Amino acid sequence: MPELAEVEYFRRQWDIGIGHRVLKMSLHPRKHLFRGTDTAALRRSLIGVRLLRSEARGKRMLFFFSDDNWLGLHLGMTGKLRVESANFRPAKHDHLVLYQRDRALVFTDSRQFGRVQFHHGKDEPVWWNSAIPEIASASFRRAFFEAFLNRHGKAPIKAVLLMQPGFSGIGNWMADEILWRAKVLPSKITRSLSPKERAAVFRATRFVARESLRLMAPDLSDPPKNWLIHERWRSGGKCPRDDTVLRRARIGGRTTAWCPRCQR
DNA sequence: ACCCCTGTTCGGCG
DNA sequence: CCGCCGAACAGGGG
Repeated sequence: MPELAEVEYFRRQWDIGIGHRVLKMSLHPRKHLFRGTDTAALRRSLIGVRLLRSEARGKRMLFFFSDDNWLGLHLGMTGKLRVESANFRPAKHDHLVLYQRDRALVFTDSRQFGRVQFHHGKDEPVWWNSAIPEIASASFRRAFFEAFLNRHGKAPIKAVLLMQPGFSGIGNWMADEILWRAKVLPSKITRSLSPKERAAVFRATRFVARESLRLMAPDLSDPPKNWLIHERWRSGGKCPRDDTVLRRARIGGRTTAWCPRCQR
């Protein structure tokens, strides 16, 4: 599931555990999810400390605990965060469970393309630190956008929208939504977009990011009825603007849907 | 059985 | 060295 707004939704699920200590923990160190992570240190350090706050940047999340402990989570393709009761027993794909007195904070990820990272220290972890602007914030500026497009001029615009260092939090359906709103063909080589098309992509990027956050992050509710997402997987799905049957192809390594009439 | 998948990383190639 | 592309990762679902 997880793109920008869904990540924000899942991050908030653990808010109820803020201010409370972790009493015990369940995890399976050999799982792909923990690749490159010192799970022994994670276990040793997190038990007994308090969850203090969390933050999301694009598709990444950081949970900050007392005594300088930092937990980074990425949901990959199938990750989810939720809360269960304190006597919860983990099922097959509940790979990380933090038990507090009154609840269990659960990270589930069947496919394990997600990731768990851990850091202990005064300063925030290097893997968290970044100058990448959040798209829904004022720091996502036109100059940054233009420079990023220039740097990736040879790739199709769809592939560029999926690059997290430039479009933090954008995933496959949001990229299609953006290009549909901007009326730009996903396979168009970025260098060949006109200034007007670039401006339209910039505006649509901010619009889709802000609107999906506003509407979906509180409760994972559906995007507005007239968005492309509702049509993109249905065979025979139609353009919400002009009813043209959508086309589909693999672009930027991902299945892409677009309207052949309004996107050129 | 076979093909699909809202993500990231890495090796090969130009 | 840079940047683009396809494959691989692991598992469930149609």
